[in-house]
Amino acid sequence: MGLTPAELDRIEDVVASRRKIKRGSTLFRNGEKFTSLYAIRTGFFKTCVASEDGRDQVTGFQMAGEVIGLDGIVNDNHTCDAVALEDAEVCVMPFDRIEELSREVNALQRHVHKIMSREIVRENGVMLLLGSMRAEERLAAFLLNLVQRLHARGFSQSELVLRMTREEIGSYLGLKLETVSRTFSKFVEDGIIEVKQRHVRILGTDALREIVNTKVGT
Amino acid sequence: MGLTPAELDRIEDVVASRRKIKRGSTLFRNGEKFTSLYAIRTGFFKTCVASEDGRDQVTGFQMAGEVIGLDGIVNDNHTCDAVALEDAEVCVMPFDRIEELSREVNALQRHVHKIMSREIVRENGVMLLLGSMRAEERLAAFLLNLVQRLHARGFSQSELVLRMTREEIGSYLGLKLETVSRTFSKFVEDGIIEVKQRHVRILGTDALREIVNTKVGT
DNA sequence: CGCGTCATTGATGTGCATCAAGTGGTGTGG
DNA sequence: CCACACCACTTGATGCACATCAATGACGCG
Repeated sequence: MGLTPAELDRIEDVVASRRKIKRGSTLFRNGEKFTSLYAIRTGFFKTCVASEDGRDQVTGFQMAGEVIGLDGIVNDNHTCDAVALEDAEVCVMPFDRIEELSREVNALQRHVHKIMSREIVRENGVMLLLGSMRAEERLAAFLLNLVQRLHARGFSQSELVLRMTREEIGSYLGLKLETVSRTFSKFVEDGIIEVKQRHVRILGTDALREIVNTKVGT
Repeated sequence: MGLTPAELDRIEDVVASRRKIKRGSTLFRNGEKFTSLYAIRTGFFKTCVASEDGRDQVTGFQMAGEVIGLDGIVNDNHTCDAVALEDAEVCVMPFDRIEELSREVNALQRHVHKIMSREIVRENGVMLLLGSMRAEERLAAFLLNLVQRLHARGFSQSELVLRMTREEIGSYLGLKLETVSRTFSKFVEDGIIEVKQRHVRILGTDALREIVNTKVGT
């Protein structure tokens, strides 16, 4: 995500090892000691937080090129779970090594700062979504975001395969799975998308954008 | 906020100047060039993001000792507004100076990383709140969080003055101002708090905690 | 082939939004 | 110093978006 080849070379120096994670298992868990950030090479993750009473919330979906584990820095402990939604491989980047190297390599330092800032801005966007959007807007925004990120990785602008369940989408969007399902159906009726299982084809990108940007109420 | 005196000394070196902000005016705005982070010396801020169609969302409230502006790093532009809710003073910390100094001073580097990570974790918590909590839980969590931060600054554990309107609280919590008001009234009826205008006295901290941690539905 | 998981769809319920009216505190200008 | 206007807030009545409950259908895997 925004890595030039030159930067990638730099990053290589902070990679201690690689690690494979099977679909369904966790890369790290809430409460575990924080040691490293992880750059996703292949595969797809979700991160989720939980409250005491068992409620949980998907806080993000991450794909190749993205970095996870930033939550662990502040208290040297992870505060969320990272679960592989498909078989995955990550680069393990010990954080003390990152700090060490980024003192020497300005580009790396800058890169680390930008990654963290990007995550903050992303979460701001999610807060806007959760705090003020209606179900259709949330799902439209979600689909547009996913397809845009996939497109940046060389995939289609209009077709995607969801790696997560309706329930996980719902958790991320602050909706119940039934509402997610119904909203998909609504979009299909309206001819905006085609859905076959987890395969989604976007027919009306503009229509989706309009849904996101059109406030209904006050 | 977690600053030891020694660390504060360090931080002094990155402060270029001070700036006063009148109540109601902005420290920075969405779209403005990013140059500096700001450490709040006195006063109280809100940060908010807006979508094209004019909806906006308060993404946080910040008080003395906290740092704002992190959103600007990733694209060299601020992506939210920071508005003073009371007359305030901040330390201006040019970001290139921060980067420069944090290459030399490990403690500063670490400190910057922790501040950013803390913000990410905080936002994770807000996402959990917005995505899965009910009105009473949201407000209870909000009050507990505020009073805890104030207590850490030497204020009362049980009394606080809200610097923001009901509408701003509502925006932050994903509720309408009427709902915020009603929920306050409910807490008063239940003898959990006393409210006189923006003065709030917490009578039942435990009761509030229970509200937050008690899931009702499924 | 049968079972478990995930998804769809319908019927009903409810928490919060919306709409609306009124109160109280504050500041301002006559 | 008071009258008025304005704003933040409270409270009530009603409506609606989404949750909940429930039944059924479609894959995919051992």
